[in-house]
Amino acid sequence: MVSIFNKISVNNQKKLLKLLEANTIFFKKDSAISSMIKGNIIGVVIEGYAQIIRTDYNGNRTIIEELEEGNVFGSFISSLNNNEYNVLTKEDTKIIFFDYEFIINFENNGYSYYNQFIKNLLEITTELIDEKNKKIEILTQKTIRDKLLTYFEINFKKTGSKNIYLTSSYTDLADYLAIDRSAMSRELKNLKNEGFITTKGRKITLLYK
Amino acid sequence: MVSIFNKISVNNQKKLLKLLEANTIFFKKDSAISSMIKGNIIGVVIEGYAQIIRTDYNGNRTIIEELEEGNVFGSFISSLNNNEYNVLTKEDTKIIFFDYEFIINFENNGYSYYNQFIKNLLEITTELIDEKNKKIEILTQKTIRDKLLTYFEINFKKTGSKNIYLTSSYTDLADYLAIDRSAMSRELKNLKNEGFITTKGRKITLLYK
DNA sequence: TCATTATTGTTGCAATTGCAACAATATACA
DNA sequence: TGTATATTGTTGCAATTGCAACAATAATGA
Repeated sequence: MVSIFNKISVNNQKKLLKLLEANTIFFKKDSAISSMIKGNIIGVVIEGYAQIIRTDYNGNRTIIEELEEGNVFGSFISSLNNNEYNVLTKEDTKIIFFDYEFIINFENNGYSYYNQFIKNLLEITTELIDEKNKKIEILTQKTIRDKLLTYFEINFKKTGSKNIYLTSSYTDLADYLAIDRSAMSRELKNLKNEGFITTKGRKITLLYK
Repeated sequence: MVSIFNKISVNNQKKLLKLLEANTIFFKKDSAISSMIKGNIIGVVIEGYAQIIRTDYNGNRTIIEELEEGNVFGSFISSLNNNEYNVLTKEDTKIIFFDYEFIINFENNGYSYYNQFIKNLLEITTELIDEKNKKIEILTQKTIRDKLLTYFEINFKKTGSKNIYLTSSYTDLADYLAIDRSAMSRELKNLKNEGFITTKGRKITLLYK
């Protein structure tokens, strides 16, 4: 995965952050960083792990995105009425914040590392689109079984392994796939009974690969 | 919406296309342009209208993305097994193709319009992420009613109008929302009966706004 | 214009799902 | 270590949905 600092020397990284008036902030585990999101910002996760979570008017919790090291998120989180978006850290997390407008409207006077930074951002956002497409691939499946199998397929393609280690709980997986937890549990049982998978704690093994 | 040629003079636009070895291709209405998608490409719709369509092993058709003027698509279309992706033109359509790797790895020797182009692409991909998020917002709704209402909400926010004019048919809308057409039809009827909306042909009017 | 094709509306029914409620485990932390 | 908390497993049941089949209407093109 491309880093925002790809092909930029450590020295220039520092200059860049100053030039673009970036803010580096540390968050403790289990803190909400939504308060930081004012205007059009871009956050880059340097260390740690966080989740973008939507809670709708029914109280339904959906994990919109998982943020690992190197991931980028931003105020491209469209917030509709009746919905609340939160970014929650699940570990101690270090994030660099940029002002999107500032970055885009910055008049470059020959800082090659600025151009490289923009290029890196382009690569990262392109990857993010790929992630979003995969998520859409899952969500457009009609049945829970097909959602699970698509999720497995994507994981298998990504890691090349028959084993899937959940980043977090089954509860979270259900929230990520936007399905009812107990219904997912039921379907996982069916998949086990039919010999498609086995599970051991938070490890799922695909038997049909 | 930002164009790939934003802040680039017509003269430099031509130079840019040559520099990046871009191909401009015209497609007739109702043609499949998938054949063009080899390797890691980026396509920019200059004129016309097209749809990215997935057909799964059940024969289910899903409209993944609608491509209007200025929109960008690419091989960030993750293709899993058992699924077929196609880009189909619904009108005569003009598309410029770029080689993504070529663009990214291009060593710039002082062409300022190249930097501007990369910046424009960044803005466009950022917007695309927003679109994807909105689609995910819809798809993560549990009921057909909530999917429709979320779709309405997004449209309303975008246009500021109570009237929604479908770009294409109700059949396509169902395929876009990834729901069964007849079930959607049933739910639209319910929404009408309960006074939430009225419809007249392909115009939907929101009465609760 | 007329005939063919595509879209839309409708409905019964079976399958799937969400929901609720609770038991069984596992995990966290005082 | 023990207790409170979180996660997982399970199930009945009602609600929602997809599917199929067909009629009605609209759009298309020869």
